[in-house]
Amino acid sequence: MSKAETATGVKLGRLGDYVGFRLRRVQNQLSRDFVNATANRGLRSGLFSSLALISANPGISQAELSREIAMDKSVTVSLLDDLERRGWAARKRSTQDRRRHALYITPEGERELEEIFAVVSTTENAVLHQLSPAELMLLSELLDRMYAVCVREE
Amino acid sequence: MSKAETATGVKLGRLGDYVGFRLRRVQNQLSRDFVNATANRGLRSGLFSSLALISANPGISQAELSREIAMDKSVTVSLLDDLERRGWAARKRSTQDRRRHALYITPEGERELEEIFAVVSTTENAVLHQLSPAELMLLSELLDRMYAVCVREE
DNA sequence: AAATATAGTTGACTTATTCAACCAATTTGC
DNA sequence: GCAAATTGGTTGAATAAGTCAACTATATTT
Repeated sequence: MSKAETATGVKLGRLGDYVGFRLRRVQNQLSRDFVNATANRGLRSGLFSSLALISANPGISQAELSREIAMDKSVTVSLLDDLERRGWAARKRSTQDRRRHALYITPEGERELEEIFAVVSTTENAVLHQLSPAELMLLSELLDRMYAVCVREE
Repeated sequence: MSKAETATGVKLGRLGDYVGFRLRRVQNQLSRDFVNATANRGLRSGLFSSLALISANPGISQAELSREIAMDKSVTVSLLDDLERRGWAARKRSTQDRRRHALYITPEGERELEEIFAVVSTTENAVLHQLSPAELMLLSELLDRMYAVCVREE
């Protein structure tokens, strides 16, 4: 059994037996770090990952994007409005299927993305340099295996 | 390099290089599972973990609880109002320090907590049985090491 | 005893999340 | 080929979450 007490002397009790709890703790902290590190840019939640996915999948549709990051499609609309306003991404009406918007990142968006990735790397490394490269790979693999089940079950 | 493409054919691109991203994915899914599985009880966010921590730390104060789950103390107030209304927890004015509320779980709360833990176990196991016991322990250990750094840095 | 700090509460404000309704374009089933 | 159903995108309303400053009461510090 792993340590059931925190730095402040508060006991975790049975909560400490759940991986989900540990996962959430770490993730919350990483996410707070991210928000702090990028506060000056005023990035709303989901904006960074949307931009990254558009960059990696030029021409992706809003529906696909929504599915991938599990956002309601209405959120995607306003996120895209935001990205277009900033000049970081653009919607182009698809010629094959005229319902769809094909999404593209702009050069400015690409530059911005580059900078944000650099910031994320820095904050992540602050936590991850605790782990050896082998452990890091293992961690990723375990998380992927867990995620694969989640998705399959839907 | 691990797989950079998802089930739907969407590429993760550089996003796939970040452990934080994988962590978030899995955590989001687990958290959705939890919400679905407990939807009938109408548990607001933070209520379950608060109750569990009160159970593990009888007499804990609201401030300590707030710190432990990184909630604003005003949120803790309304969470406690909720828990008292349900009859799952009670505030008692501390006699040593009359500013503090010492928090206690009630027998009903304990029963409810038991049930919720059972539900959580079920949903978590659906994902975790993918991992061997050894891998599970390793995962917990890695997460704890990551979390330890987060906390130390504050 | 005055100044400072901590515990809890309240209310205002901002941001996220969820949901239903709607239009336009496409696909499916006769 | 046409009606019905589905999908992609948009809008707006409703609810929930998260953040913050102000305030009371009690403790602690000096």
